[in-house]
Amino acid sequence: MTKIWTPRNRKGLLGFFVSDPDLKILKKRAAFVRTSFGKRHGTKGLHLQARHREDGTAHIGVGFTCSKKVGNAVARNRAKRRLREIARLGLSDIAKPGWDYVLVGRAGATATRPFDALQSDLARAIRAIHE
RNA sequence: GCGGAUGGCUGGGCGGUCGCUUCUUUGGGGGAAACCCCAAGGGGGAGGAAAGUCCGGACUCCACAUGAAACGGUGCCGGGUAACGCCCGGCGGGGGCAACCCCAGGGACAGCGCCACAGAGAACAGACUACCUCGCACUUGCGGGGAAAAGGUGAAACGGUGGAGUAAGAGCCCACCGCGGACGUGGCAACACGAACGGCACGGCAAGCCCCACCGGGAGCAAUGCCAAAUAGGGACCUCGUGCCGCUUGCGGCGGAUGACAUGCAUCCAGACGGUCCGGGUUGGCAGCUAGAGGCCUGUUGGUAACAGCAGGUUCAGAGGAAUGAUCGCUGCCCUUCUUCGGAGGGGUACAAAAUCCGGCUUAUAGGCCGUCCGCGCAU
Repeated sequence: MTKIWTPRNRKGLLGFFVSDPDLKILKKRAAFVRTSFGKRHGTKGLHLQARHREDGTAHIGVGFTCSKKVGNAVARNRAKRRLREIARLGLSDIAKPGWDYVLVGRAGATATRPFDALQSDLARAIRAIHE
């Protein structure tokens, strides 16, 4: 098991989850690659990849990816920050313990889609994966 | 007012709610300590290009006596600068009525090479048509000689105009212009102006090679230094009990060679599941890491200016799968639709995000603002 959580980032190097210590950020490339082999579901505003770690730990892992297809650095940053925000606001209520989730940005849509629609995209994708 | 030239600035604003990062204060907790964690309060938190990564430096490590060669770069002159291929001023050439703009702008008597097509001929000239003349034929032609002005080709054809001269002609000669140019004057210089004399010759390309002058050691913050953890396992050196075997359970024994042999002793060799030291990569952490040739403003001194000195004020982010935000409301600007002229609705609001740090260059950019100058028109 790759160590993805050090004492230093308990508060969250990517920036949140003070109130929820069971939510952890994926930082290693290997964790992203492993998750990409799991279940996938696409929506208008984002792609979701998810995988049960099966390592006995109960925390929820979450990562964010925006490839160059999304646009230049400004567009990628904006898409990633909106994904991070919807995860911060709603992920821990609907995700299952022991799973890793990777949210993938889509060109155009992730940055321009109305915020509430993006939030329901995430909820629908998680529901679809756990059916 | 219209058209144009040029220099500079700006890169939406206000307010809720919820967050991130960094510094700091206070309180609490953990630890031997370094320090770490939690909470609350306060402060800071993307750009003019942060971009392209094209130049120049700082810094770090490696290499290193010096020079030369090689390779790469720069290329009118002078100045500025830490430095530059940047900036400022000047010179030369070209464009524009002008403001102003553009130029890889050293050397072609050091040498080699190239000059397509067209054209007779493209480099110490040559003679297609045409010109003059002589001989033969005698009908346009053929052959010899003279000459290089005229035609045509080309980016470029070995000076131009006029006269004199001639069989026809020619710098063969003359005047003016052009060209080369001793020397003189001005200028730090590039260069400019004048010019004895020469006598028409010394074509272009150096962005083909080359020559000359000057500059340059290499790699880069994933540089580099330190710490911790776990581990496959490599190298060097050391050795006699704390190891192994046996049993009588506290005793005995335990590699080889040489010194003739045995024992003791000495020297040498070997030697681990032992000891000490060194090195390798992996993962994580800390440092480097942001205050410096610093930016901006004001005054002042020197300078045409770039810039430099002095004095005062002000201001400066430091992430690391990478913070600097998400969302909602009001509003500015532009376009547009409707209108009861009060307003209401719709759309748009660029380019592009620090990654060790500075100085430049180049490229992208919605909209807006300010200054200076030139030409034309009108008024006075």
